[in-house]
Amino acid sequence: MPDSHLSEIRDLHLFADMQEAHFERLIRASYVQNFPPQIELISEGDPSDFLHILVTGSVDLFSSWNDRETSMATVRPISTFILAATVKDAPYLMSARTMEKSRIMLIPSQDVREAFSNDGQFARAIVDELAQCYRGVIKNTKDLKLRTSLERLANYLLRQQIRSGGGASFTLDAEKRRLASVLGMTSENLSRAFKGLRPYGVQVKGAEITITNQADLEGFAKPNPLIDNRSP
Amino acid sequence: MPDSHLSEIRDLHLFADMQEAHFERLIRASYVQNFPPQIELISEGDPSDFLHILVTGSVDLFSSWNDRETSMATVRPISTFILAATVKDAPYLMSARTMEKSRIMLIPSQDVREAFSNDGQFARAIVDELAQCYRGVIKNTKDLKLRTSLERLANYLLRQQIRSGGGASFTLDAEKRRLASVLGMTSENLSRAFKGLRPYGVQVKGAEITITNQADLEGFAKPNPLIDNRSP
DNA sequence: GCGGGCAGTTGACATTTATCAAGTGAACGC
DNA sequence: GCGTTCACTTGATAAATGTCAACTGCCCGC
Repeated sequence: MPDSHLSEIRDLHLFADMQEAHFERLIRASYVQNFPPQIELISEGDPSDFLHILVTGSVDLFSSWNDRETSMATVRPISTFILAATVKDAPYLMSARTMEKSRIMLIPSQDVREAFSNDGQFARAIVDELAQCYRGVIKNTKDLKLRTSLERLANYLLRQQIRSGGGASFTLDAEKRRLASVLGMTSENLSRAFKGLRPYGVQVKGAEITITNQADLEGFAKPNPLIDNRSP
Repeated sequence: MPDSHLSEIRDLHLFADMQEAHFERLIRASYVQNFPPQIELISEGDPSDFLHILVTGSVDLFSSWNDRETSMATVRPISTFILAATVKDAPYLMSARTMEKSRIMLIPSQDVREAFSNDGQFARAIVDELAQCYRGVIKNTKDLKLRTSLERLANYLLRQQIRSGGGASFTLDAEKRRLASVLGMTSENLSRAFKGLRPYGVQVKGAEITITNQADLEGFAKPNPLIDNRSP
């Protein structure tokens, strides 16, 4: 499994403290594959045969019910996804599709479960990762239940601004219709929401956002670390 | 810490496989307390000093933002809550209040973290519990984003029916205004939603629900294991 | 350069949901 | 028993959000 990204994977929080022997064993059992854009990697309900690690590209996690579909999250390199299904040996709750050409490492779930039975450091790291994910979803639920779509968009923009370095101008990293789905609204509504934020100093030109009045926008958005701090 | 419920706590999935010595140490460091109804046990944003275990009674987990409040979940005996904050040593994302007189065991978070560094079985159990919780929240998010309030209520009733043994009649175990908040709507809307389900064979008399036409209700609700199976 | 094709936008309208205000009904205390 | 309280309900109305259809602008291939 020769791969220039191997050391970066090793450095992932999940594997960083794992014993070398265990890590090598996992890697040996795994394989890496390149996928074209718009390929459905996994479908919700399928058994979770592999832990996935996105090495390059991007992946959309989404769910469907009754002919409706919603984007649950975006995975960006380098990180794992569907860890919870893997450790519980339970069916996927979400489907995943590549958004662009993507390189993905697949580790058989069975091997992951074995490794974490034998390696306390690895188990500890999984706990950390799962707790992290859990708290992320809780924050998302609070966002959905406590805020209107306009407020969700405003706070999303502020988060994206920070992720992009904090400057007044930045670029949306998702198609607007995906963004709409992630934020729990229709694309039409997102268009209107962007216009609705104009009075608070938000300028939109394609995927380019410029915040001309930071204070106004923050005053409206009222960002809160217990909802909007998406990393810690 | 003499307590008649100790063996039940020991039997919790979380502690079942833990080494006796470690368990005893946790118990010795912990204490049990009785709380009256409507007491706020923890406030979101506070440091997570204790892992809580609800022994008897019931607890509401809720969150607030900008003068709005929403019920996130109900804790029922015997189970732990705010495990994720404890293992991450991060601030609580939700507040908790007793709904009735409740007996709660408090284990210092520091001791939990130590125990799970030293006890592989315990770490394994925490992974399981966190993965479980994570999947629960994901299901809840799907419910919120993919369904209308009427559909959420219909599926909630079907779940509650199963929890109550599967008979045509059963009792709601929460105040209707809490139920409304859990389902992400106002109480007024919940009242109307109950009326909206009458054509599908749902009769409501106070907290007593009777499903007179199971097939019709299920046809409308379209329950899905990937959203509605709240235990596995 | 022309002509799709497609993401995004806009407008008109329908539906869903929330808000406000008033009412009902059962539980409870004096 | 009577009045108070409180959860819940109901109705009128407003606000938020979704739907449908048409339109715009831009990329891209021929």
